[in-house]
Amino acid sequence: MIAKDIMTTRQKKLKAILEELKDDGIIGISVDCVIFGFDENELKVLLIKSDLEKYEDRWSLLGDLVNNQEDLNQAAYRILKERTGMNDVYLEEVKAFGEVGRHPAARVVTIAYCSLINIRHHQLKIHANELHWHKISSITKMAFDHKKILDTCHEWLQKRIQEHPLGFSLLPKKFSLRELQNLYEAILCVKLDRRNFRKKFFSMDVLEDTREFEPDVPHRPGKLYKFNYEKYRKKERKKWFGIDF
Amino acid sequence: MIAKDIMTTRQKKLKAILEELKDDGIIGISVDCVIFGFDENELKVLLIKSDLEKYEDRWSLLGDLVNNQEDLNQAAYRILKERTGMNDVYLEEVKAFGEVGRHPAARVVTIAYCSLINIRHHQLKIHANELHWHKISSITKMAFDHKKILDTCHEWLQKRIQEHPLGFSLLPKKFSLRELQNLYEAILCVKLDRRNFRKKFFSMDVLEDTREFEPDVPHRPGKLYKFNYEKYRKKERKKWFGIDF
DNA sequence: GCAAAAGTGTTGGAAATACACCCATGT
DNA sequence: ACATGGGTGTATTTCCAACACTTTTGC
Repeated sequence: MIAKDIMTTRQKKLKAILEELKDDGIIGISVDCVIFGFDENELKVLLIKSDLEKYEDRWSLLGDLVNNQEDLNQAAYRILKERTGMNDVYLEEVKAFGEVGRHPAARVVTIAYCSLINIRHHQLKIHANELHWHKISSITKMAFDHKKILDTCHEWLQKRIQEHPLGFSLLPKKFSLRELQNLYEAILCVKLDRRNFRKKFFSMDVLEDTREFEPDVPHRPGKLYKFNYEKYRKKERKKWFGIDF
Repeated sequence: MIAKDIMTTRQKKLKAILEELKDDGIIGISVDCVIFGFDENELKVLLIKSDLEKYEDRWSLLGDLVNNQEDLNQAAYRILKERTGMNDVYLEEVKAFGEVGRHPAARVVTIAYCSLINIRHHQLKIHANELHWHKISSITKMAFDHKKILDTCHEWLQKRIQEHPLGFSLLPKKFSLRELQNLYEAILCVKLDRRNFRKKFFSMDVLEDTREFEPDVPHRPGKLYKFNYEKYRKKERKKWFGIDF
């Protein structure tokens, strides 16, 4: 399998670079992508088996060293593209992780990025390293400090999704309100009142009725909506949220 | 002046390191501290003159390359200690800045930290590079991408101060409600209703009456309060803020 | 006694919450 | 006809915003 050979070459190269960094006492810089997806009413994350022997039985985030001639964002998009084949995704920096001992092979500071993609709209390009989706709820140990990074990104997402319309990136273009609510409930780990949830989104006025209905459901089909970005963009955002802690 | 000589040695060393990084095509990693203070009812930030000739007439944040054997946080605390002599300050990571061209001498990724200190409680230790406080409102151009970093940190602070009790780090231990309100107004660039502001903080139940009063004011003195961290810690925080965007 | 800021309550409106019934569809 | 989830309205409460007068102190 070609993909496998590519990865092996990569691995070797990576190992050589890390050794060089260590010998020279230089700090390496990498980007790790926490790629969230939503499927079967669960929040999921894309993971691979770690390259390092030390962590051979652990899962790891998708990361790579940053090239000298690419921005951090570009590195994040590159990693995402290489692994998922996707371009048009939501991606944002979350936090740097730079503890001295976080990488066993060398000193590596990593910038964690959070990305949201629609699982249905993409095909995993490379299945090397057993790339696949994992339920957030069932992940315990991971390689490096990746569990900490994942938890940080999940908390970031919980907060972020309430203040910005990111969630739609995880859904198909057309979705029912039930799907939207399931998404929020899964990410926030709470139960919400259906009527109040609907009221809230309708009053925010960012959804567009497609006049279509859910197909193939064994019950009354729900209306499908689209997120209307223009409406959202035009809204005057209230600047002052109110002190509360 | 000794301080000046120290800095000159430092500068030479820094320059040599940066050249080496550039020659080897290696990415350097630095920490830049945005150190906020509050004085004369204005939000201020601590700046120095840039080391680089290119930016000799511009102001710059306080930064340094990260040592191989120190965490990012440690680097930030070190910089802060070196410049202000302070240890017990609020300090938090805000964001990484890693565009390819952001540093003219080499590729350097920087992690921006935001720090809040009480101007009155510290003496600037080293006055090299014309270290001193600048009003936020009167800063226009800065060295590197430091204006962008400063703006990002200011926005971060505006948001953060409404959700967490950071603001007290900028005030003396004992403060009047007027001072507290001035602080919020200065940071948020808004005018607030005095009665509602008081009601809000009293209802949050995080202030402790010291039974002391402002001294030396040419009008009725206000009560002095302390921030009660224990009360704050014990409060049950509401997890669910409500979707709103 | 006057200037200056401290301190204090009420009210109306908006938003959040809690809650229960009928409806449309597939089987 | 029934099982399943879709869709809707109202009453209650809580929170926020707007607003003005009296009090205390220094001069």
